[in-house]
Amino acid sequence: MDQRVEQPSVASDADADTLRLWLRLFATSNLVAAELARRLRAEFAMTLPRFDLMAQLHKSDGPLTLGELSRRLMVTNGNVTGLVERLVDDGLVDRKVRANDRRSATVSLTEAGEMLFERMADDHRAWVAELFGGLDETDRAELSALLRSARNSVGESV
Amino acid sequence: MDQRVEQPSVASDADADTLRLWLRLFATSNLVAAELARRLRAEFAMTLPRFDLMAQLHKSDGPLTLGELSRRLMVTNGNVTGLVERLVDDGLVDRKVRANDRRSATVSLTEAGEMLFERMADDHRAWVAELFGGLDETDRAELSALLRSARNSVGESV
DNA sequence: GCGAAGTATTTTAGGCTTGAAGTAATTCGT
DNA sequence: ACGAATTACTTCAAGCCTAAAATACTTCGC
Repeated sequence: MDQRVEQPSVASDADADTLRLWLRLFATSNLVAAELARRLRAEFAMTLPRFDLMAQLHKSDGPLTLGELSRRLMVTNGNVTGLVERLVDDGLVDRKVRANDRRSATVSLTEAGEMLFERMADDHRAWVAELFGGLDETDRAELSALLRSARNSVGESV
Repeated sequence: MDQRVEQPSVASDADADTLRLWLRLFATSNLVAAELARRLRAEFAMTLPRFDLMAQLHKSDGPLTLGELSRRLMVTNGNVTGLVERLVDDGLVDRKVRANDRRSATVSLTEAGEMLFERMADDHRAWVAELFGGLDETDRAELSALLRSARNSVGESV
């Protein structure tokens, strides 16, 4: 009863399993991101991309250029232009043309931005802990290690 | 040497680890999705959302309504309206108002859509296998199981 | 039968994202 | 010093996505 003779595709069972793994990874990531985005929006009228940008500014030593933000967030330059524009409109970040290179601009959190970020980050951290609360510390450590392997694997192909 | 007295935040070390886990999950998912999107675009002039919609039609028994597609893809109705519109323009799916309920419409792959989807799906499966190729079968099975736990955990809070 | 409630979908306004083309300032080679 | 190449950023067109309001049709209660 060898079914392979009736299924002469090049796709192996292992490939199909890997595809299911990817679909599960994608769905889980999207589910968590959607829930975090929903709460940020409801509690702080904030979006995830803008929160991520503020997080980069918060953890950096000093101001960052738009280009550096673009690299750290792994998005295009044009994308950063728009995000910063909206954050400036909200008074959460400050944008300054650099004195020694007038092509370039640096961005930093305003005082209001810093205060808001700290409140948001506290809640955000707690939300993540809540959402992953069903995994014990061993599970979380294993998952983290496997994701590191996955990222390294992807990195070799990209 | 109890550092906790100098770090009186409510955030525990475990919460910080969980946050790092989430950031890693998110980054890995985005990295894979971006690479698959890049290849779909380069090889087939196709986007990931449209590919996903076609995959739902391919694996369903018969035609699906827009509402059913919306549920299965976990996106809003309005989103599906636009995706289907563009796929109809490309001649890849067919859209028919239902006879017995004229509010509703069903969607199915055209012959051209079916043929294109099968070619794309073969490559897509191979790409996923390539990207996760650095993980052996044991790693992949463990990762899959942990992601199932994670999704269940999230499901309890959402 | 008919009005109210419910259902399926579309429309709208706004935000995110990309790739490609464009602008402005700096640096490099000679 | 000065034209060419490079760098930093912006603009544009197109697509994806959402929440909320609107439209069109069906069903339910009486």
